Parts: sequence; C-alpha cells; structure tokens
Amino acid sequence: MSSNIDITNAELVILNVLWDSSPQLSAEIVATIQKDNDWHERTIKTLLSRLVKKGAVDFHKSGRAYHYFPLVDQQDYQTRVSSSIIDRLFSGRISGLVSGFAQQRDLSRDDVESLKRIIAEWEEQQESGND
Amino acid sequence: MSSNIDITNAELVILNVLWDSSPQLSAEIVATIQKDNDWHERTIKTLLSRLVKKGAVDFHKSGRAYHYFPLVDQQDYQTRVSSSIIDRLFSGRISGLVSGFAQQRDLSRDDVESLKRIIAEWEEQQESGND
DNA sequence: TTTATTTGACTACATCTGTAATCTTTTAGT
DNA sequence: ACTAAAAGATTACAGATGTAGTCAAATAAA
Repeated sequence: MSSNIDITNAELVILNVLWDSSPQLSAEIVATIQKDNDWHERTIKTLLSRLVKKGAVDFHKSGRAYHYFPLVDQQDYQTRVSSSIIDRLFSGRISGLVSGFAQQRDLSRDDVESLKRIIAEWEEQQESGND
Repeated sequence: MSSNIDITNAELVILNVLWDSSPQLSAEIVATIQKDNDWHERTIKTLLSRLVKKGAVDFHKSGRAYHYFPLVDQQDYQTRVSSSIIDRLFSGRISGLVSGFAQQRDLSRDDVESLKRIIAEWEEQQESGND
C-alpha cells in the first residue's frame, strides 16, 4: 500500500546506503558511494535531492550538518519491485526466478537453508490453515 | 554473455508476446497486447521497431506480411535481469527475495514443489562435487 | 561583523522512454 | 498500369534519468 514512489537505478544506490545505516551526512554518503562508483559528488547530491523531493528520503539539519534518512521502507520497496519483476518476467512464478538464478550462479548453503526454512513455514501454515 | 541489450518495460510487453509464440505478424502482436493494454497500435509498432533496431527482435517478410520473432533468449534475459535485481536489491541473496515474496503473496503448491526440486538438485550436486 | 567555506538549491543538458502522428513504400486488386 | 490500402520508416514531443555545473544561503572562523 504505502509509498508507491518510483526509485531509479541510480537513486537506489543512494537508498541502499541509507538503508544500511542512517541517518548519515551527505559527506558520509558520498564517501561510501565513491568507494564503489566513480560518481561525481555533485551527482550524488543531485540524486539525494531528488530522493528528498519525491519523498523517499528526508533529513533534519543541526547547524551546517544535514542528517539524511530514508522514508521508504526497505522491505516494502523490495517486495514491490520483486513482485513486479516476477509478474512481468516470470508470469508470477517465483520458482522460475529461483531456478534460473540457481543455474547461473550457484546457490550458497545459506541460500538453501533459508529456502528450506521458508518452505517449512509454508507447510506449517498449510496444515493449520487448511483442513 | 550474449545480448546485453537493454529492454524497457514497455518493450518487454512486446517481447513477452513473442516469447510466448513466434513468429507473429504485427497485427497479431497488436491484437494480443490490446487485450490487456490499451496502447495505440502506433505505439506498439514503434516499440516493435525499437526492438528491431536494438537487435532484440527481427522479422522476415513474405509479401506485405512481416513475421516477427525474438532474437534474445528468454532465459538469458530472465537470468540477467533477475541477477541484477538480486544484487542491487538483496545484496545478492536470493533467499531475501523469496522470503519477501512469500510474505506478501503466498507461494503456490507448485512453487513449493519447484523450490524443493531445486534444493534437491543442489544437494545432489554438493555430494558429487564436494568432498 | 566580515569573510571564507561548506552545504544545499537551482539550472543545464543530452539521452532514454512512453506515446503517437505523418510520410513512404510496397503490394493486392481493378 | 494505376490506385487504394496496409505495413513499416521517419519524425515528434514531453517527461524521466544520468550526470554535473553554478548560484545562494548559512555557519564557523577571524
């Protein structure tokens, strides 16, 4: 329901940093991002501003420092995007996604453990919910 | 490695139709798409042209009829996109995607069966490949 | 208080995307 | 052979996006 905000690929990089830890100063965000991307500081600031303008990020200022934090929930956003991908690319079948992924980039043991747990939970629910 | 072509959301709708069945005449494609979307015929033709221009789709003509077919492999494209999503949204962990999906939109029995099979295959491989 | 500096706000601009209208070519029918 | 119709090719155009430069405001330091 909440926050049907569209986040672009570039903006997502910023959001990921804020989801990882927040609030953060823009200087910190810039530093973090420049470890992996060679984006100009101004570019990062622009993306930050756009995120603020579209309501995905906000800040409170104290003195000259602006502390940024995300307004969109990471889980919400993740499920929204992945649902959309699964629908548009895999006709709504998540197993298609998993099997494709498994073929291309081996699953890790952790992945498999997590998947098992998800399945176990699903099966418990079936027993209680169903007849 | 093959076909690092970028497909936009709108173009993907066209490609899905062609992946479903090909070759198809543009009129057929238009008809199929207009069942679900209310896109103008010209819009659909434009998207088709763009797909041709970027090498994702081709056609052979016989008489006045153009028979379109996809050049990019569906599996390739699926894994490429989903890998990218998993990396950018879930730090490369597919289980995050599955569990988010499972929470929001119940898994089907088929999904669970498929997931089990994928896990079973993975485990077999572990035994043979690993010590 | 004046100034230098830091930080954000505003502006810029080419390319991509969604959405289509018009022009042109080819072919089926007369 | 000519003409109408069908299909694609070309052109259009506003808004989104990636990528930054410049302007302005606020604050810390002198």
